[in-house]
Amino acid sequence: MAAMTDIELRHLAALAAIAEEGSFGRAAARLGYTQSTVSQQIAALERAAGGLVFDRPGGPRPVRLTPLGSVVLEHGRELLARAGALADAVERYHAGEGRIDIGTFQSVSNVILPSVVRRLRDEHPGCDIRLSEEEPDQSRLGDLDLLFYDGRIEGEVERLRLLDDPYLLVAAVGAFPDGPVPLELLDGEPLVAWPLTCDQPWMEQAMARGGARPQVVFRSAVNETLLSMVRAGLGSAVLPWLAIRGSGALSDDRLRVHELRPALPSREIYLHWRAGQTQSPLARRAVELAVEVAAGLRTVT
Amino acid sequence: MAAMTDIELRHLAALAAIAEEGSFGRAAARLGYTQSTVSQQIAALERAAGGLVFDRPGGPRPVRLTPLGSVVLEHGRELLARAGALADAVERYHAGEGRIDIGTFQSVSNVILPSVVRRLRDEHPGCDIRLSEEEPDQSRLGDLDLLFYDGRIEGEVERLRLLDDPYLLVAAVGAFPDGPVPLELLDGEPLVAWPLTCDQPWMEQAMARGGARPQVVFRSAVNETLLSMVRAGLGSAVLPWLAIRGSGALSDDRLRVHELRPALPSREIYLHWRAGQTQSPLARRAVELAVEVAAGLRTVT
DNA sequence: TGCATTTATCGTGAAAAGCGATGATTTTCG
DNA sequence: CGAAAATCATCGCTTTTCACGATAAATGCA
Repeated sequence: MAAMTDIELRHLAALAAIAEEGSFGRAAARLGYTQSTVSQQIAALERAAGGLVFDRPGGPRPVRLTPLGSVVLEHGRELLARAGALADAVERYHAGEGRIDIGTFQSVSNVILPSVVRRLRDEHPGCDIRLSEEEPDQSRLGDLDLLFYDGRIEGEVERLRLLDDPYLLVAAVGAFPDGPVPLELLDGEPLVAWPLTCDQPWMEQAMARGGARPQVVFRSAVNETLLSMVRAGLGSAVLPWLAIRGSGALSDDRLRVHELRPALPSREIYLHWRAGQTQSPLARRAVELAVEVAAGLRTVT
Repeated sequence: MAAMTDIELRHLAALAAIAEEGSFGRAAARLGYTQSTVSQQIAALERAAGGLVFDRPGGPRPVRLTPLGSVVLEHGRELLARAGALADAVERYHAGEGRIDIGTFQSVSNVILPSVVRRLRDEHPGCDIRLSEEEPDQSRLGDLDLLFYDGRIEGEVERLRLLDDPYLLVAAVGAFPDGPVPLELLDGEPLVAWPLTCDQPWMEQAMARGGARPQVVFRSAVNETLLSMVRAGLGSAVLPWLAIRGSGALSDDRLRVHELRPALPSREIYLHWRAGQTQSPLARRAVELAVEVAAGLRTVT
């Protein structure tokens, strides 16, 4: 008797075709084999199954499944259906369907990803896009296919610099004269800011190096909360342009956005993926779209 | 790209083993192949799938599934499970499990089949026995594996004579003197009898040929009903011994069972199956058991 | 830079697949 | 009852595939 791995799908296909056609010869024609080949395929199947799967009455009468043949065919149809599903799934995969896991963070979620996701779903209606804002400071890809991060992930990764995201000052209207604001004007001023994650410590050090040691009076990761505080006069905010754009501050009459002189070093937005990891067509397309969307944003700046 | 029938279960097994072991070589050892063989199996799978299924980092690092490999493996595990189920089912089939469809009729259902079913279920707890008393006059096997019938089915069938079932007279106690009853004594007597199906017309003709033309005052297929009428004095009944035994008439003080002189030709109980149809082990065993049970009944007579 | 570990590749022999032709068996029809 | 038709099995043959062993190539580690 045979182990399960000795079963050949081709033989099961022959079994099913013969059962439907009632004849080895007609089944062979349907499958593109000769009659003798199909006969040998069934012989092999019967060797594996340990008994006859068809009663052959001889002459023009149709062959009939034996009880053993019915058992084999019942499961065989399942197998063939699964094999067909596999082939379909592979085909869909190459057509760009399938699943993609993307790690992201707030600014990218708000400004870049909506366009990427929309275009990806337009191109591939069946695709399964999963986003995750978890553990943005873990500097780990985990099982993600792609990871947006405002900095460089260490480890065996490849990365692509999508965008240089300059830091700008958001202040209540009238707090500063319109136009660029000298950096040193912020020294000692009250500031609301992000918690000390991601690029934030680096930015604050850069301010200090530029002679501006503002007083951070409130920290929150929620941009809307920070801007409410700015509007309320608690202080100003130094935020990346992407975050400002994503929070709707640009169209708020009570707020003004100023460039800083000299400009702080921009926050850099990178797209990471595991080095040496073959990307799915869907992931490759997502990278392309992210680059396009980021380029589009750059020209708007 | 390959059609679904070009997928080889062996390749999927290799895929799964490698995914679990993290290494071609260890998977090969587990599967009983050499490393080079497994390498070629995966190469063939990748040819069929149209892309790499593993990223091979080289050196001592484990290989990792590509997105395509994940798609293939996900379905591949299903396929392997189904293939295993097929192998199990075939094994169970040979061990005598599985399904059996048996056609029967009242007397056999009452007297022979209970013992056969009980012993079959004792020997094969997982077996699926289906009985059917439908269309007893259709003289067709349909999809039945075995058919009990009190007569010979015509067509392409094989048959086995299980039992000669003699006709006996059942009368109210005192209606006839104890012991054999001369057949001609029944001429003109009131009789309750079965409808004119199965062997019944044949039996009544035999009575007529023996000089007994009784008056049939009631027909019913239900033995209990007939015997109630006998007890009520409506008339006597000429029934096969098997039916009498199955109806409990032998232990009823108000009834007497008499032989007839000369005896009517016995009803013959046959077990039929389709000619040339390979029988399942379960069906073969059922035939053996039916023969044994019938032989046991014969000695009791 | 070597060494160990891993996969890929090459050559070889054995096995299997598939084909065409032929044979055996059964039904059908005159 | 015999010839014809239809069907599956079998044989010989060629091509392809499978599995192996040995070796090459690539990578990480000390």
